[in-house]
Order: sequence, then structure tokens, then C-alpha cells
Amino acid sequence: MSQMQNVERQLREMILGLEIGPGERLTERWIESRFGASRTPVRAALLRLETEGLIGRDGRGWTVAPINLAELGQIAVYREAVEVAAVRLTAALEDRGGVEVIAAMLDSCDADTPREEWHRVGMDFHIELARLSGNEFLLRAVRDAMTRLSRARWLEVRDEAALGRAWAEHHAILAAVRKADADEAARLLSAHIAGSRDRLVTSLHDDRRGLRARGFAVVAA
Amino acid sequence: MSQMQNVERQLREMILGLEIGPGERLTERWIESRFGASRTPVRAALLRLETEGLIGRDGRGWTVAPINLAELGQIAVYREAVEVAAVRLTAALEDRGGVEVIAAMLDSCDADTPREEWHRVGMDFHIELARLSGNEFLLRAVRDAMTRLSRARWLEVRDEAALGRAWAEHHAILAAVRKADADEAARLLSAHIAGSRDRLVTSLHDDRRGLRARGFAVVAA
DNA sequence: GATACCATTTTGGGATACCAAATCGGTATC
DNA sequence: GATACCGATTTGGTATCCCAAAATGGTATC
Repeated sequence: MSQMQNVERQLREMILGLEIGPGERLTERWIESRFGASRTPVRAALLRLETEGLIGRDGRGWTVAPINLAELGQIAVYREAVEVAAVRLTAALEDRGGVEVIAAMLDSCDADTPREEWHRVGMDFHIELARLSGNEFLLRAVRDAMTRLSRARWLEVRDEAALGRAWAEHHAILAAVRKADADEAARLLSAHIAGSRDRLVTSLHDDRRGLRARGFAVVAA
Repeated sequence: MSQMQNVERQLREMILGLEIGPGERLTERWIESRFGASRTPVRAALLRLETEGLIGRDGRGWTVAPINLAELGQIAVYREAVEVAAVRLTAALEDRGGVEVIAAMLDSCDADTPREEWHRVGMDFHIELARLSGNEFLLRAVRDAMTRLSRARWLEVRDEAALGRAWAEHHAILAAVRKADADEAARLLSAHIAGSRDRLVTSLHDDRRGLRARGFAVVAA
């Protein structure tokens, strides 16, 4: 694996894992020494992460993207457009067997499953569902959106009930796809995304002082 | 302006303007000497153009993205999802004054307008319409899609009638937005995108031998 | 104590040097 | 004539060096 990919992957994990806080400044020299790579691959990795929206420029320098509540709302609208389009395509497929793989993925989570795993499966549900559509652009759009949502979802204060509800909604969407009911799948998915957004924004808005106390930059809606 | 932006902009223009043909190999050294920049900004520019889909990797090297007929179909689906979402948002706005700016842009084209201008206005119509929605992600998605379509649209053999029909369809969409009729705007936009795709794919498919004769790589649908 | 100023350090942008791997040419072999 | 082989060249990946601009920190001034 090239140094660039190494740096990109590790840096992305540190950002998504909040080891580097939202709003934090990054210097190429720090990354260089941190990962033992020279500035050339570091700069390449930064350029790629910039297009992912995980980092941005602050004048001349680099900054980890802040948690942006307004952006979360816009992403929800974007997600709804592309995910609904994808699920409609999938529901219209002859072979919808891929649905069972996703269902099995959901079922691999139970009460003993660690929170990281719930988090990952919650995002992969949407990504894999989009993949079934067979449309590369819809898939990429969903993957990008989920990446940008990842940190916010991780910071969200979720109770057990909310996790269970999301799990049930996911299964309901799959059931609609399974019986080729595109309209119901679309309706359920829209509602799921809207509810997810509401809980997310409310939670982070209520918790914004706590987040800022942890040194995280939070941009208001 | 930085060297990186210079190289990126000029290289993008050369690719979109077909001065460098689809499928052509690119070497960092050639770009370096062509634009008088060193490899550092050249590499940065290549990384950015890669995320735009204008170039790709061919093993270790760089290649200008070929004309991909299957991709054009997928982009149409993607476009429809995001553009319809955007136009629905716009139709629901209180202040839809931005529509008149776009209408004026359309009207700036007449029989004497050069083909380049028609081409640019045809893409800007969709981009500016998406911008009115106020959603950054929908805007970016439309901009990316139009960039990827740009070369294919330029290669399309379009008669006067087709240009006029597109112009009329654009105006009809604006009229629906103007009177806040989201459903009609969505319906007209969907039909416009589907028709545009059909003409595009048909034209390029029929012309693929001619395109290959010009040295352009064309991937079949 | 606040502020304006200047020397120092740090930073990102760019240029260049080096390397291993891939590619290319030419030649020998069959 | 086709093909296998081998050395020269080219290429992308990386490290390092230089530079101008910006940030920093200390100091003098009011």
C-alpha cells in the first residue's frame, strides 16, 4: 500500500473517530511526523480528504471540518433524493436477493453488540441498499453523505429505544423492497431519514455546549 | 493564482475541450513541461481532476476518462434524482425571483449565438436552477454531473430543432417553477432529462466509429 | 496594562533529486 | 516472421530542499 493511501486512511480514521476534534488545525508537518511519511504523500492525502469534506482550508492552513448543524439538514435532503431514487430502482429489479444479505447484516446486531458495530451497520445499511441499485453515482452519493454524517451520528446521544426503532425501520424498508412495493419503500425511507435528521439535529443542538467544552467546533443551524 | 489551480484549470479545459482526447494517456512529465509547473502542483491537480472523474488511473499511470455510454445512462438517473429534488425545493420558495435571471440567461441565446455559448448556457441552466434550491449538496451533485456530461454533450450531433426544443423545455420548466407548480416542474424536468439522455446516447452510439476514428476511446453501453 | 512594532519561527507552495518498477527497443534465438 | 530475453529509458512515488508569506512571541512605547 502506498504511503498516500496509508496516510489518507489513518487520518480519515482519526478524524471520523474524533481522535482529532472537529475544528482542529492540522499542519502538514505534524501529520508528516505523526505517520512517518514525507510531505508529498501527506499533501496528496489532504487533497483527497478535502474533497470528502472531512477537512477544509482555513486561509492557508488545513482544518478538520466542524460539526455543522445546517449542513446536516442539507445532507438529509440530499440523502433523501438519492436514497429514494436508489431504493426505487432496487425495488424494480428482477433479482432482489441482495436484500437478504442486508437483512442478515442487520440481524447480526443484538443487545451484546458493541456500539461501534451498531454505528457501522447503521451506515452500511444505507450504503449497501444503494449499492443494490447498481447505479455507481447513487452509491457514491450515499457513501459520501454517510461519511459526512458519521461523526455527528457518533456524537448523537441515542437511547436503546432509538436504536431499536431504527433497526425496525430498516427492516420495514427491506420488507417493502422484498415485495417490490417501491412506493412504500420510498415512503418509509423518507420518513426514516427525516426522523433520523430530527433526532440528530435536536440531540446535537441540545448538547452543543457539551461538545464545545470538549473542544469541538459546532456551527449552528 | 497558485500553480496548482492554474494547472488544474487549464488541464480541465483541455480535457473538456477535447484537446486531449478521451482515453489518452497523460504523464506527469508532459504536463509539467506543457504548463511550466513542477510536478508538485501537477500531481495536486491530477488528484483533484481524478475526483471529478475527468481522469482516472490506468495501472500506475493517468488516463483521460473515456466516453462511457453506460455511465451516461447512470448519470441521467442520478441527475434526475437530484435535479428534481432541487426544483421541488425551489418551487416551494417564497422568493422565486432567481428564476427570471435564468430565463434572461436562456434568452441571451439566439440564432447568431455561437455553438460554444449554447453549450455553456445549456449546462448552466441546470446548474443555476439547482443553485436556487439553496442546497449545497444538490448544487454540487448537479455541477459534477454536468461536468461529466460535458464532453459527451459537445460531441453530440445536434440539429437546430433539438436545440430549439431544449430551449423551449427549459422555459417550460421555469414557467412551472414560476407559478410554484412543483409537480409539473418535476414532471417536465424528468421528461427533459430522459429525452436528453436518449438523444445523447443514440447520437454517440451511432457515431461511435467516427469518434474512435478521431482517437477517442468510447466504452459501449 | 494595552498596543504597536520587529525579529524569529513556522507554514504551505513549489522545485528538484532519487528510487524502484514498469515500459520500451533492440537483438538473439528458434 | 514470431518470440523470448535483456539492457536502457521512462514513469510515478517519495523524500528533501528552498522560499515567501503568515503566525508568533517578545519588547519597547505610550
